[in-house]
Amino acid sequence: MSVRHPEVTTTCDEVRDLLERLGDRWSIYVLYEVADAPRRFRGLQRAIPGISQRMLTLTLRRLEEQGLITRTVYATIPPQVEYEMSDLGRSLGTAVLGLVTWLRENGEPLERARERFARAHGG
Amino acid sequence: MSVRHPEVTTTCDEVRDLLERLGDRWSIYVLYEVADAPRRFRGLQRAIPGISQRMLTLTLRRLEEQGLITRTVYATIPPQVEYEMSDLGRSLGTAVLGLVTWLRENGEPLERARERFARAHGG
DNA sequence: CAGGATCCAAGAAGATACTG
DNA sequence: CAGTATCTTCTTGGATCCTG
Repeated sequence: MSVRHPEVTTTCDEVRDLLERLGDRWSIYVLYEVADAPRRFRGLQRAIPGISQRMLTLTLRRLEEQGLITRTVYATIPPQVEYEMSDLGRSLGTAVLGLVTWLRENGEPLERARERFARAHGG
Repeated sequence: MSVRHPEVTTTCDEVRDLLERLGDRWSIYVLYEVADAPRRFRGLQRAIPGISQRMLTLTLRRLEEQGLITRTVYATIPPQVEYEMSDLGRSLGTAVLGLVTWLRENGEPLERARERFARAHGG
């Protein structure tokens, strides 16, 4: 996740930091799965095809670190841990909806740009 | 930039694809620099501390591929190439402003979450 | 069940030298 | 000036084994 410079953080840096965190391999999928109801580790792994145990753990920790999800441990046997989206996470979800809207409205020009580029260069 | 599956692309996949592209090391900085006026290669490299020639080239190509910036070559001596933000890029910029707003409004809770996490674990 | 620890492979990024 | 080519380094992520 690279080095950060809290002392000289500009808006650009902050945005990049956020985009970098959300744009990693699995965060969005985990956030999506956790959005509606509390979820457990196994359930998440089954719901997200291809994610490894390690990456699920890492992704959950990072999201928890940012306060986007909460982690609740129940001292039962067998152990039970629930992950749930926090209010902060939900508000971020709303903000991200702006990007979803943009994608819906611009999927077409985006696709044409890619095709044009592919034709122009050795695509 | 990983494998993509055009056939089974869900909304989640598309959003991740976008976040992944914007969340890389340099894209945001380049977009920021190019936002106001046409810029040239050298100028961009001087304006973005730490970026290498190679990464500037790669980042510019990727942004051009997505149609977010345009590239114009003037057949002069010495050669002159101008990079400029496209309408598509500008509209995306507007969408990203939603995230900037979210950051401004939630920078505080975000910071507290990180500190709490650091204290709870071996920070 | 919910992970922690370790090892390894692939891709991203940096450094450097060279060119039309 | 605006790159390309090549080599090396660093970072992510996957596979596997182990534990409370």
